[in-house]
Amino acid sequence: MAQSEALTLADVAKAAGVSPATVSRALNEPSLVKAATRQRVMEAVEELRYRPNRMARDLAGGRSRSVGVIVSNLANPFFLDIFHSVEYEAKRHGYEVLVENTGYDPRRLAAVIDAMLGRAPAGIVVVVSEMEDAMMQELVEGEIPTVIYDVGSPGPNIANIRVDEEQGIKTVTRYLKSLGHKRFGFVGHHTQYGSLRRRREALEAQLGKKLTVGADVEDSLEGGRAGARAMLALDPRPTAILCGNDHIAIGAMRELRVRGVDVPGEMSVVGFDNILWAEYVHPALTTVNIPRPSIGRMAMERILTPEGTPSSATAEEILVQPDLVIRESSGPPKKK
Amino acid sequence: MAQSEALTLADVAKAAGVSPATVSRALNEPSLVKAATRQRVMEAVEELRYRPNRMARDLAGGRSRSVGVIVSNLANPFFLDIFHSVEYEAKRHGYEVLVENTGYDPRRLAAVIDAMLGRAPAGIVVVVSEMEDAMMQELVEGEIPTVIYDVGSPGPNIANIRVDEEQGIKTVTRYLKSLGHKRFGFVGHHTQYGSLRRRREALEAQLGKKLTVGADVEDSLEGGRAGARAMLALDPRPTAILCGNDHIAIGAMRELRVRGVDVPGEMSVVGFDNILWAEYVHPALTTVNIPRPSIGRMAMERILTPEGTPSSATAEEILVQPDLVIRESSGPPKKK
DNA sequence: TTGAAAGCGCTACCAC
DNA sequence: GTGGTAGCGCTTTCAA
Repeated sequence: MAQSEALTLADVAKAAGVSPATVSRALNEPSLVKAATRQRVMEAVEELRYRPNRMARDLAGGRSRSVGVIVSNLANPFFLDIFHSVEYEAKRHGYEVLVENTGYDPRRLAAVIDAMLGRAPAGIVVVVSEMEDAMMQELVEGEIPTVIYDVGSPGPNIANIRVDEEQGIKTVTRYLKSLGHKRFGFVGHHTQYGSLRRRREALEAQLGKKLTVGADVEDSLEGGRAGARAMLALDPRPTAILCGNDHIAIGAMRELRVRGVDVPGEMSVVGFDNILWAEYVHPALTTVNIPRPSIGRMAMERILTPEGTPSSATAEEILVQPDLVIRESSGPPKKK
Repeated sequence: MAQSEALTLADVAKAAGVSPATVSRALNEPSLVKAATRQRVMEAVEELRYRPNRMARDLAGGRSRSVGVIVSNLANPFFLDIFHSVEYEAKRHGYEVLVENTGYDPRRLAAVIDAMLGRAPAGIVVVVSEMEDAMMQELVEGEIPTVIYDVGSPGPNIANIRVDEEQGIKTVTRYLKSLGHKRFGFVGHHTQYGSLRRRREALEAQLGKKLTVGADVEDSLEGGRAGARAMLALDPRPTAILCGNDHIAIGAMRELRVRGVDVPGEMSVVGFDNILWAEYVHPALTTVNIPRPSIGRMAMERILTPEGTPSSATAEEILVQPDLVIRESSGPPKKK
């Protein structure tokens, strides 16, 4: 029964005995069409199994009912959560979501931004570390409502959601010190950029000379293992290591396990983000929670109400507060 | 510097002193344009920071340079790997990827298939469990090269990649029996559908009465915990539990840990898929490897060479062989 | 409430 | 090699 050529609005119109315009209205703005007519149109749509052509619809409408999400690394569940939270909100409002992954590659980010802009989405949510000025500029010129997470400063059509990293770090270090820790290590990825840079700097500010900044590793489980190896090679060894995120922390814990280093007995490990997996590994990971669901919600709100803004020149910054979640991977250092 | 209205081909054409057609060619088929002309066009493109409009391009071209990927649950790293492997291959060939998540909801799957078809992608890769006949039919009628994973039978424009679940299951059960296990439990999700159904059935065939089929849980870490609780409630308890996938197995192991049940001493746990995380949890998970990278590769191959098929009526089926990966979560049952 | 028709920005065919 | 131009399938004034 497969038809050789895809059906168009015109086919439906003919079948229903109305004009294409009416079919379009029946489909998009039913209130503009008399009930009886709408009925006939809908029947024809069913009968013919008509499926509107998105490309044409978006082009003619000038807009596209979708929002773009750009993240650095979907394999890190943190980014996946961001995607899901945006998706959830977007769907509620009848939008589709287009995701793109950059793999922390600035060139790929630039390409992806171009591609997104070329699709003219209703909005763009950018959660990456590798943002550079030129790209911000491009986003500004793109004139599409954009929400960026924790990078750079807001611009005309750009809102910034920022996590109070400093506060988060302060809470962890205070906690760790209260446990009696004196030597700290840090394992992060891309610590020159964005939020990881801020986490590192906040840590340095808190701990001063007591912090040994470890190797800059990949944002992967394997990266975490590499980071842990670097920490283990230190003399004296830190008694607590802070990881740039949970993804890395979980990798680090595996390495410690394999090397026979007891966590938290010989070494405490804390992460950042509070991804779901943090509760499921052993020992369960102590971490700093970042509320992803509200990030998605706020991002979509900001995208769907650009008119809500008194003046688009208002540079908006939304601050999110993280909170400490204590589990099993941290404890007092064991004297030996 | 932001321009109020987006630039069009015509603007570039004017700036470069050529026709729109030439600009289009310079951009898409450079070999058709004299080097000098191309040069001028490119300069104009740079100068004006022109970005082609995808919607228009796709519409005019009749095709869209993208492939759709539909999966059941991106939070399960198995599906994410599938996505990544398709994405990798797609990018290599200059295609973009559109992902959609169904959350195992058949209605959502139907909606997503419609949406995909409406975008007229170059191909569609469907990796879900909840496929139903009506949807297969829709896909067939969609007349877009489609590759489905482990569900239903191939059709005209539809290829099927099937994992030899039976073989995988046979290998695990043989291994477990050789260890001395006599009582087995099974924890799966959506075991009425697709590959999970086949895994369960293969298991039942292998083990007969020795298998206790546990509750059908969610495909989530929490689902795994629930499944483990169900197993623990059994009397006599199984000494080995087979999980429908690693995602669930990892959740199950957490529950066992919390309940103080030693793995593998008191209970062996094995998964299916061999997701990366399986190596990073403790104890590292014994599982059955499914080669995702080759699945993505084969899917894209099939999509990009529909002409390669002698007749599109050839129902194609590709069989993938899984293999056992023994790690730490399985061992001989401890006598007590 | 409905229809006619002018585009949306680009591609691709047909001339030159 | 390059330009002119007719659509791609839909939305959206403008009239009726």
